[in-house]
Amino acid sequence: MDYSKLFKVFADPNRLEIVKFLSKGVCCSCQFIENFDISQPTLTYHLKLIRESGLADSEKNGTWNKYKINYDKIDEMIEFLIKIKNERSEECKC
Amino acid sequence: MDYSKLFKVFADPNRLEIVKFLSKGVCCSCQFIENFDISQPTLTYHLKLIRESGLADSEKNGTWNKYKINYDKIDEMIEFLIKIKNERSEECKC
DNA sequence: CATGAATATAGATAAATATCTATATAGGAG
DNA sequence: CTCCTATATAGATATTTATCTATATTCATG
Repeated sequence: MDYSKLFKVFADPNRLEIVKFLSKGVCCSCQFIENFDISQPTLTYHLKLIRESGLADSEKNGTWNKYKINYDKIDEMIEFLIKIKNERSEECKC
Repeated sequence: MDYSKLFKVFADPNRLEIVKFLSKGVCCSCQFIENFDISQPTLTYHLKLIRESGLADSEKNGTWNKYKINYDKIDEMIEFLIKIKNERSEECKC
């Protein structure tokens, strides 16, 4: 599996903040627009990217979208990083 | 602190593999060149980026460079992700 | 069904990124 | 000091990314 796509979500400052907000229970666009200096289409773009990475799911509720972080994906990232640590080997193989 | 820069290191498939190799004890360029389909300058570019992010340090040993992952940075990333999990709130604040 | 609000899409664009080839630099061995 | 090897830099370029404005779609409600 290509983890780079998952990490890419966190590689943009705005997107990283969006994820943080999502986690704190912010789930509709209006609040993002209030807090960020980005336009609505840009927000939609980032939210789409986050959704497509699998890091969040969305659920339509009338005209509104409710976003929910998929915490399993965060766990996958943590496990990936721990795996790197576990494979640690100090000796140079050259 | 802007974690996006740290996560950006893992946002490129080649770089992510380079980090994995580094952790397994590979520390010189020759081995990367063998295993990846990238040129030497491209490798240098990625290694520089990894260094500048703080995720690895390098030490010159004659003509050779020895790279070493800075595991504290990996821990910082793990802690950041755990913090996101801890701030989890299911209720929508709209 | 007309209107308004929320979200999505299209199209354009500037900036960033990853990559290459060619060349330079640095340092060890003869 | 010259040559070779490992790295680094310069310069070019194609691709990707983040962003915008303008427009379309969707859906609840009067």
